[in-house]
Amino acid sequence: MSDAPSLPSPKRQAETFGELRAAHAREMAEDYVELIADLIDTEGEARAVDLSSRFGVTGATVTNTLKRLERDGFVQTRPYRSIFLTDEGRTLAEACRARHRIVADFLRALGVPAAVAERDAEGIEHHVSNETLKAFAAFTTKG
Amino acid sequence: MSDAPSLPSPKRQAETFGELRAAHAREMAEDYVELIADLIDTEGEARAVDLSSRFGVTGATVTNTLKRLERDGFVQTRPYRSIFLTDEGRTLAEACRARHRIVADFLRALGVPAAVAERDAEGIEHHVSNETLKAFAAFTTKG
DNA sequence: TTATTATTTTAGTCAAGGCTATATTTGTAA
DNA sequence: TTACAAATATAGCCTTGACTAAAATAATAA
Repeated sequence: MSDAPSLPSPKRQAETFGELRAAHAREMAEDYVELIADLIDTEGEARAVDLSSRFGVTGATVTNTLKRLERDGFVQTRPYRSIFLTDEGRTLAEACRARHRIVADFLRALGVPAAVAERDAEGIEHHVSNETLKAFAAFTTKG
Repeated sequence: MSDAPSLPSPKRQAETFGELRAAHAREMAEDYVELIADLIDTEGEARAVDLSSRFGVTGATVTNTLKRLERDGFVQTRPYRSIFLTDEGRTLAEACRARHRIVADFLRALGVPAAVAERDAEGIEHHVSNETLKAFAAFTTKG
């Protein structure tokens, strides 16, 4: 037990944690555009009230977040109207959905119950490199 | 292409995102106690300057974070002295290390290069349910 | 058309987690 | 022992992402 695991170099470790912080900073945008795209496809439009109920936050929080997403070029909003994705937002949403599907399918293929797979995928998808994503996809198809 | 994926219920989705926010709130504590435990084991003690260089943040940020961790009962500090884990902190660190090892070993077993596995594990470990963790461990051992 | 209800926005608050600049303290070398 | 360098702490600032309460707008029912 606990015999001195040799640590990565400070530099490499700092890069890892820096990338981790960057991933966190992207998460909100990714979750929002993904859900907005889903709502547009299933409901015909994305309303703030639906984002609010599905994220489990207040309407005020949604308004604030959308303001940041609009500032960053992912969505287009008009007061009291429904929400639209910009081209950039749509592109990001598609990439996120593809990644989400790969992660969730992989977890199910591994034997994780579907409901749990969906839940875990929501957290894992933002932290999976392209290499790992490729390994996930390969496992799912080739069994 | 984009034929209306049926969404989870708002209630279930809100639970998922709520749990995700809770996981984020735990991450900082988990990363800190894990690294503090590693430093104590490899260097004999954990100094703020090492946390600073390995997390890639300033000393001031480390001081602030340690204040929160002390408030929450994970570490014990004294001005200008090195950092100690409480029993609670040590317990959390052990659990995190075990989980980290399972995730990283699993990714390598899947064929992900070791360096990438380590990096991805750092992000993924905070978002893996017990069910998924069990599936990871089973795959690694049974191949 | 008007009144009511639902939705969205605004205003103001708070904690987390980052920063810089500036003390302060500790440890070490002269 | 004293001066200097390294480490730590403090003070003050910023953004993000959450909240409540209240105002404004839109949609609907009477």
